[in-house]
Amino acid sequence: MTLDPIPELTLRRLPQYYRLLKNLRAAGQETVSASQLAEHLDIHPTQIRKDLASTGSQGRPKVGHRIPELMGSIERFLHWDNRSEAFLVGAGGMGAAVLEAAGLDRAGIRVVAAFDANPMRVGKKLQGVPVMPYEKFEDLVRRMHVAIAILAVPEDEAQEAADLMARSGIQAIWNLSMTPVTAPTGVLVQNADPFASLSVLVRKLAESQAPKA
Amino acid sequence: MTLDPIPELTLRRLPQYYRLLKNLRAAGQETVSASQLAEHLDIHPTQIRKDLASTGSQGRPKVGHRIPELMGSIERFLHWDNRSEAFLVGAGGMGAAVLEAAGLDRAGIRVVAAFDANPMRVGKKLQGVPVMPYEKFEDLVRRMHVAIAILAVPEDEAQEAADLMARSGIQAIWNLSMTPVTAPTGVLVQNADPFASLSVLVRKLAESQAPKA
DNA sequence: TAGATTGTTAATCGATTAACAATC
DNA sequence: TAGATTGTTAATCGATTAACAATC
Repeated sequence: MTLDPIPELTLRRLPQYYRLLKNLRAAGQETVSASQLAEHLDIHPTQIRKDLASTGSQGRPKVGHRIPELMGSIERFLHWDNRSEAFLVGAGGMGAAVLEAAGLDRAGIRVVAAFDANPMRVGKKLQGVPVMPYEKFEDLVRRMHVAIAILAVPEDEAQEAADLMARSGIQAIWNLSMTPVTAPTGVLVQNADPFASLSVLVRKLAESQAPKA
Repeated sequence: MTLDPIPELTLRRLPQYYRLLKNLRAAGQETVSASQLAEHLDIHPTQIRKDLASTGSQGRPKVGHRIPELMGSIERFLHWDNRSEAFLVGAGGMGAAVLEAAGLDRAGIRVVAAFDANPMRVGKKLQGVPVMPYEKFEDLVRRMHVAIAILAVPEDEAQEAADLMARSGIQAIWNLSMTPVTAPTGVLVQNADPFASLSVLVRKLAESQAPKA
């Protein structure tokens, strides 16, 4: 089975649908139409039909999609049902925030160990996850065949941490730090890059405040 | 003066150029060509020329752009020279991480106060910024004419915090929490939405691991 | 049946890339 | 001058939206 590459924008919209579906289900709703989703999310209904079609979910004319089945399709399509183990690098505030969030669990990611350069943090637990020293990282990656690492260190240590990850055999880096990092070919990197969205915001604010011609 | 709306993708690429320019400048380089930037960033040179042109920077044939001037153009274009004040809501780990990062200062954002629902945190300082109770938020927004708020609370409190911001007259919300929030028309919201990038990563990893046909 | 909603094919739109004349 | 690099116009590509036949 080969997986077709899917537009990244579709991959980013699907979790939005999922979150909304969860709310609708909680509100007791059983089915939903593309137009209904469209209204809530301000996305074109045809766009939503295409996105949903790519997950393999099938709706019924006049009824729409059954919410639980649709959620299942999205989970499978995004491989949220994969249940993979991950390491967290950086046991500070950012690391704690991501462990607290529901998204990790939903995406099927289980963080089994955290690592930190600061000896004060080593030996403690963060949200129930043991914190270990950097020295143990590579060995554990190889012994446990962990493919995913979450990068949550301060920005001046980010690239260094990414290098350690790549060197240790990590296959995919999710970079939550405030600055993008790079890794050698073969290692997937996804930079959350929060400051990119700040640039957009600052510019949009200026546009909205500029006196109109 | 009216500002043309600029493609969001351009706005997201410009900070990348800026970071690279900073490194090149630190390495003693004085000018740079679009092709050079392109090589480092794996972006098409013509794309870079267009992006740079939209900032108003002018390069010279055979030479390229002078790095300091180019950096200045990007700063002005992104309104990083605006020097605006902002409030931080959520004085936990996420809030601390963003205050530590260089990006805020670079974007001209100065966080003058933080707010937290937890009385344990109120009265302390976070990276030199005083932490106050939620009750003071609205009054201070109006008195100080603060337009930008940074949302850095745990995900289950995010929407509530966004509502408070909108109600208090905040014009632009930069949402760093792990879940997107919404706000009434007229209030700009930019969700960093880190989990969107996780979805992309998990899917790409699955694609790369799937046996080829 | 009538009509709402689906999924798909075609048209449009916007962003990226190619081609090229201008110029330092 | 020759050639590298610019900025811009035209071509391509991909994503979004419109149109519509199928169907519950």
